Order: sequence, then structure tokens, then C-alpha cells
Amino acid sequence: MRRRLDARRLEILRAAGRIFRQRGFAEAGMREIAAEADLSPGNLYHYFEGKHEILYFCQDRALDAMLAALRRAGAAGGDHGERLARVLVAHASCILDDLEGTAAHLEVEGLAPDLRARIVAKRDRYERGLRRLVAAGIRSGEFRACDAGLVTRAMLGALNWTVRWFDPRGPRTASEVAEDLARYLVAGLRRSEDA
Amino acid sequence: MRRRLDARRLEILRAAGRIFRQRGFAEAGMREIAAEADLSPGNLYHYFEGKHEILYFCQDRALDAMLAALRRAGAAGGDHGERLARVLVAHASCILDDLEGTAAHLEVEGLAPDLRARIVAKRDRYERGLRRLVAAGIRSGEFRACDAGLVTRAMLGALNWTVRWFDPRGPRTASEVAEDLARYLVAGLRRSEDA
DNA sequence: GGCATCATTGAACGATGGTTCAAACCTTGA
DNA sequence: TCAAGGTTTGAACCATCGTTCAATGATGCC
Repeated sequence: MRRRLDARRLEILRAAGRIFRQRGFAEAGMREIAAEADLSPGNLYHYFEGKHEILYFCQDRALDAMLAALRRAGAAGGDHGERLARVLVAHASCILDDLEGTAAHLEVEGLAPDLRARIVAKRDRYERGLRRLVAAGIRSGEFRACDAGLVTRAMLGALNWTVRWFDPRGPRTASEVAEDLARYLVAGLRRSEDA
Repeated sequence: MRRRLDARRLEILRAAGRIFRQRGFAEAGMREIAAEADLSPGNLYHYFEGKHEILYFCQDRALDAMLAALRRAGAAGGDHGERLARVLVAHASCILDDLEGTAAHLEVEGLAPDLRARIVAKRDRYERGLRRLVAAGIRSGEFRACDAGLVTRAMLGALNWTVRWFDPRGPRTASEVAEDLARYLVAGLRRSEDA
């Protein structure tokens, strides 16, 4: 039964993501991941080749979700600012709601060269998509002239940094934070401001 | 001779910072740090109690530099926007120029509870200083109304994220990047824009 | 010059981490 | 019911890591 195996694999990835998120990749132990996923340490190797492969699939899954969100949010209507804001909100939600797999996508260093190359390529594709949106806004005159690459990376930094301080049990929900953040980040680009 | 000992300690901290930066705290080995600092592994323990203490002093040194930059840049003249921009540039320069010790100030998790408490307290003091500047700008009407804490953390994220992508051998110098970044981050706060 | 203090070394220790493996367990289909 | 193949286990292996330590080398003071 293929379904059962894939479902179990996903459970393990989510468990591993939770551990990676709170301990970091290097500090997380296979025994710890196994305990979180309710199986024995040795059994992990029935589902994955090793720790590096678990991290790889965590990151791959997270990037797929983000790329999908990028396509979805970018395709909908509105001016460049509105489209960009939707993408940023989607990105933040990906990280904050779906806490599990996503946080690990920051730790590219832990991968073997071949796996890392694939992740980096996919990540670059995502960043390029975002930058294109910024560049289009600049070209159209809606955004003020500036270095699109730099601004894109600044946005990504502000968004990814949220995993360091956001507390799901705090006073504000993830969506509120995501929307406020997006509003601020887009405002830095707009020529004139609107209420 | 006290001078000689302190100088050697600083050399070791800078070497350790370089290693932490490229490998991360958990991945960095004492043997590796020793090699980078040109001494034997065992000799490290003549200068520091252990790995956790090395990380502690790296972070402490970085935070001291940033707090000093905050005081200096905040005290000089100009409106809130200009003062804030100067602080942000100083922060980025601290990270990008002084590459060595600074990148490690992101890895608070690697510290023992007592040392971590001291670092976190100092880091919070820094963040509070920045937030006060943002809040003052909002109160004065120079910045638009928004959540000062959120915006402050967004700025810190954008700045700290630079260690992931900035390449000193790239086409742009650290100061250029720092200034562009600061301009964008402050623009998101200003009510109206100026040339 | 000789002594005391500091600096330095490299090998060794204990712990921990990722990984392997042979054996047991469970499920399934005939 | 029985065999077969997929699952699961927990102990053991091996490498590595932070750390210790006894011994050696350098340095400064009288």
C-alpha cells in the first residue's frame, strides 16, 4: 500500500520540521525526531536515507508551498502593490501558520552539495519570481526607482526573521502580523501613499 | 603582561567568529577554531572556559559595538528619519564590515541559560533603543501610525538577513548596500517622500 | 643563571550522534 | 494456516566532538 507509506513519510517530515524549528538542524537528534514521530530511531531509516534527506524533503516541501502561493497570489488581480502584498502575506502565513516544515528552509548549510544545489535552485526560482514583481512595479512607475534585488532580499529577511520572535500564543494572530508586515514592506516602495 | 593576553583573546574571538559565520555554531568544531586562530585545540582552554564562553564573548562584543553605534548615530542631529537611517546603516556596517564576530549574534540558542539571559537582556536593550526611535517618529507625526515593535523587528530582520547573501567580493560595497537598505526601510515609515 | 610563572602541545577520555543490522513482529493473500 | 514481504525494534558500531591533563617549552624577574 503506497498511500500508507507516503502518509507516514509526511508525518515524519512534519515531526522533524517541528524539532528543526525549535532546536535547529545541527542540534536536532535522530532519536529526538524519532520520539516526536512515534517510532524507533532505527525505523527512520526505513523511510529516509538519513538526516540530510529528511532536511532536504522538509525544505523541498516548504518551497513547493511557497511557489504555489506565489503563483496563486501573483495571478490574481490588482495593481503591483496589491499583488506584491498578497505574495508577502502568503509567504508569512506559510512560515507562521504551517510552522512545521517551513522554518528549516533557512538552514541550507546542513545539506550535501548535490541536494543543496537542487534546493538553492528552487529557492532562487522563488526569489526571482518575487523580484520580477518588484521590478514590474518599478517599470510601471507605481514604485519608486530602486534596486529590485536588494529590496526583494530585504523583504525576505523581514519575513523570514519572524520565525525568531513570533509567538503563536501571543496577542496577535499570524495573519494580522503578516498583513501589517506586508503593508509596511510595500509602503517602502510606493511613490505616494494611500489610506 | 595583560595586554598580550587580551590581544590574543581578541584574535581568537575573531577567528571563532569567522568559523561560526560560515559553519554555524553547532557545526563549528573547537579543532577548526584552533586551526583558524593558529594554536592547538587544548590551548583554547587557556584563554576561554569552553566553546559556550567563546560564543558568549563573540555576541557580547558585537552587541557592545551595536549599542555604541546606536548611541552615536542617535545622538547626532537631524529629524527622526535621518537619525533612524544612521542607526540602520551603523547596524549593517557592524555586520557586514566587521564580519567576524557579528554573525554569531543570531545563535542565542547555543548558550547556557545564565549566559543566554545576559545576552538576551543586552539584545533587548538594543532593540528597545531602536523601537524608541521609531515610536518617537510616529508620535511626532513624521512617521505614519503603525506598530513600532513590528516595524522594528522587520528592520532588524532585513538587516540581519544580509549575512546570508552579501558577498564582500561582489559589485557593491557594504556601505552602499547599507545605505540603500536604510533608505528603503525608512521610506516605509515616512508619511510623504522627499527627493 | 636559575627559578617561577605562563603558554603550548598532542594524546587520551567520556559522551554523544548518526547509522547499521539481525532478529522479531505484523499484515496480507492464497 | 502458512509463507512472504513489509515494518519495527533496540542494541551495538564507529566517528566525532568538547574537554582534560601531564609534560614540555618559552619568558621574565632577581
